[in-house]
Amino acid sequence: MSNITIISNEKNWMEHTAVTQLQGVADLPGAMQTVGLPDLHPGKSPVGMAVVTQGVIYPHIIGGDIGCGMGLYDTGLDGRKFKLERWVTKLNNIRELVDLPTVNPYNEPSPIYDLGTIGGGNHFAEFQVVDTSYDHTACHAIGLKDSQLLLLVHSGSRGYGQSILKRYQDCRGITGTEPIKSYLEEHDQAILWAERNREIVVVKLLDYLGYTPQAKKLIDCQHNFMEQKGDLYIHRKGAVSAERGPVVIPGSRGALTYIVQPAGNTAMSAFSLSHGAGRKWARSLCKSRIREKYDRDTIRQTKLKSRVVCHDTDLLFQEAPEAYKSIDSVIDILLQYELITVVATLRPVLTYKG
DNA sequence: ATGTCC
Repeated sequence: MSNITIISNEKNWMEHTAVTQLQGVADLPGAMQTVGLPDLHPGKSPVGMAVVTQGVIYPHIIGGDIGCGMGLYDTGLDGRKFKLERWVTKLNNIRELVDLPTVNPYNEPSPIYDLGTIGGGNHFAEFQVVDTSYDHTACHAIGLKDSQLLLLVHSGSRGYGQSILKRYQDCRGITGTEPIKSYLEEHDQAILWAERNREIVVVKLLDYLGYTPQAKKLIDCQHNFMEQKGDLYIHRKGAVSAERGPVVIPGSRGALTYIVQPAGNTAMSAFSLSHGAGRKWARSLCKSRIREKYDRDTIRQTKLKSRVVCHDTDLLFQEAPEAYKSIDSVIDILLQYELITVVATLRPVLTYKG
């Protein structure tokens, strides 16, 4: 049994099921260090965690959406000239990004079925602006500026990653140099295409909205992936690396997104950080709990005066801000454990969901 | 999470 660290405090609600699931991961043969981050919540395998194994890998911990992550882009447009109503109308006219023409700029054919789409669930594309800058030097280094319009895309490899997992999940734990190498090669392809897909979403969206895309990638960080370090393997499920520069930690669509810089204490968190606010309510419970609070239109607006374009009203209830923990408490805990410093906060202006 | 059941 490996040692377990749960990074939390008294104010942070954590579901018992998630802790039990984390214990189950820690009990797997070869598990050396198991970490629950503040956004830990139950899943098929627990989400918001990292586990370091020796000599063995567990693809089911990473799950099917290999390479899922956050791509933050500078659109090259001025946030002050942003015409909210016009863009809401235009985006309402398309069913999904699959309706828009897709150009694959790469030599290889795409293994992702609907290249340039974001998928469902908690995936989104969100226009944002800088709300508050806390570290001007770091903002400058990243390329974050006041008044610029940003686009944050949350998506992954989806069906493609799932098809990879399907071929490896029967083995509850893969050992041996060649079998591990085989999974990692396919895994790396899923990582590559998930990142390419996020960029193509950005290009398609800006093109459709009438702008010659000159988008520039500022940060791209994945939160479902495996990292090899010699004979050690860091599995991250709903957790980002703390060793690859600044990180995007989004809140719910009704909350700020944080840009953070990893700090010096991350050995205790298996060099990992939270990937978001973390789900608080099961999807199946959301609609009955907040049905009375909203109508068709008000569920498409947020406290921060931002707007949401999505044709699936049930999904909007499942992904409502109430269904998520407070991002501020997640950030407070990461600060308390000296895992991060805060660089800036971003404010959503328009969220697009599939 | 899921061309939302191979």
